[in-house]
Amino acid sequence: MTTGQGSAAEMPEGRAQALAAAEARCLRAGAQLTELRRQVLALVLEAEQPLGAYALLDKLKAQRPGAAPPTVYRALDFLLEHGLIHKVERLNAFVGCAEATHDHGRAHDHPHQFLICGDCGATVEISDTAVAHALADAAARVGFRVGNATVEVEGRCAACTAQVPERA
Amino acid sequence: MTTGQGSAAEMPEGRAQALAAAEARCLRAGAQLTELRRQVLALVLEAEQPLGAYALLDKLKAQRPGAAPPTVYRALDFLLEHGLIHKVERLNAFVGCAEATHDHGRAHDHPHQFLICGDCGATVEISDTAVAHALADAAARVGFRVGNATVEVEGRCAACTAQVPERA
DNA sequence: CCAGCCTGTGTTATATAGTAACCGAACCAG
DNA sequence: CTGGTTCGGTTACTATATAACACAGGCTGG
Repeated sequence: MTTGQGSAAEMPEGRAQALAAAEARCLRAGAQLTELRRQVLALVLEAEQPLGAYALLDKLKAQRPGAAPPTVYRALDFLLEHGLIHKVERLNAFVGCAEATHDHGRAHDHPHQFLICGDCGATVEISDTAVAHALADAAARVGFRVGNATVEVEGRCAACTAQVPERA
Repeated sequence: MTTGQGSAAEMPEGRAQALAAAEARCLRAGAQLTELRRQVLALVLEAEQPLGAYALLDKLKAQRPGAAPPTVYRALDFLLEHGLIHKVERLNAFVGCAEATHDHGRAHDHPHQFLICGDCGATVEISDTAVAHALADAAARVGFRVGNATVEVEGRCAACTAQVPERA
């Protein structure tokens, strides 16, 4: 699943498309997708796996030798705010938002969940509304108003399940 | 909700009960709930809010002056493995498992979700099977076998919603 | 008995993740 | 050209987590 059945954002042409979509989205939002931010977004999109801030920093240094932690974190904050990337809390790492690839209006605040394969590390984003609804219902039952939800599942992806006969 | 309507695990007598239940569970599992581990568990249970590892370390030092980060982390790892506590990824903090309070057999691996109030910081654990099922279904749809799930919702708790008239 | 192993913990050092605070450049508005 | 605002550079620091080695105690098999 590393590249397999994943979301469209993982295809090579998908990256250019995603960058263009990000551009368009920022324009509409009146936000500035500056060179730095575009570089960081490109690095996140290039990676097939979630990337930590310091891994991004290392890569960024190739283009921007003076880069330091705040450089990356500020760009990441911007990209997160604008729904162009997500943070995977369990990995302290960042991935491109699968929805943002398409310029489908709202990419921002869409429900999303991550499936993280414990074997190969592949992380895929899904956007299941049933999960979101179940969660909202459960929260409402105790009077809790839902804001942002983090849903991350560790397990085994289809490819790894197929490869390893053991059904442990 | 800081102390308010929370789960049973927050009641004073609940802590002793939880410790006893933990003891029993470890006995059955053949695991050693040593003095150190019991101390750390007690500290987690005493707190009404999720506590970071270093906050726990500070408290632990009162009883165990030589304590260092590995001291706490090793105990936390044990407690996590045995389902006696959970980690709240969004807060990098730890809370007692609400299910573990009762000696109801499986406390381990039970579905759980956290509702985190952005206003007052109160964090409550719920155990909603509909959410777990929706998640398992969504994962199965892409051939993913679910292991451990992290579900954490930021939002506003009932008490804070009631206090503040603004419906923002 | 005691050698060897395993588990738990102490201890030191270091790795990784994230932020605070201050500065200056570029831009735009009055 | 002053004064705000946004962006990014720079330094220093805080917070979170782990690696690696040392040692003590309880086993177990010989």
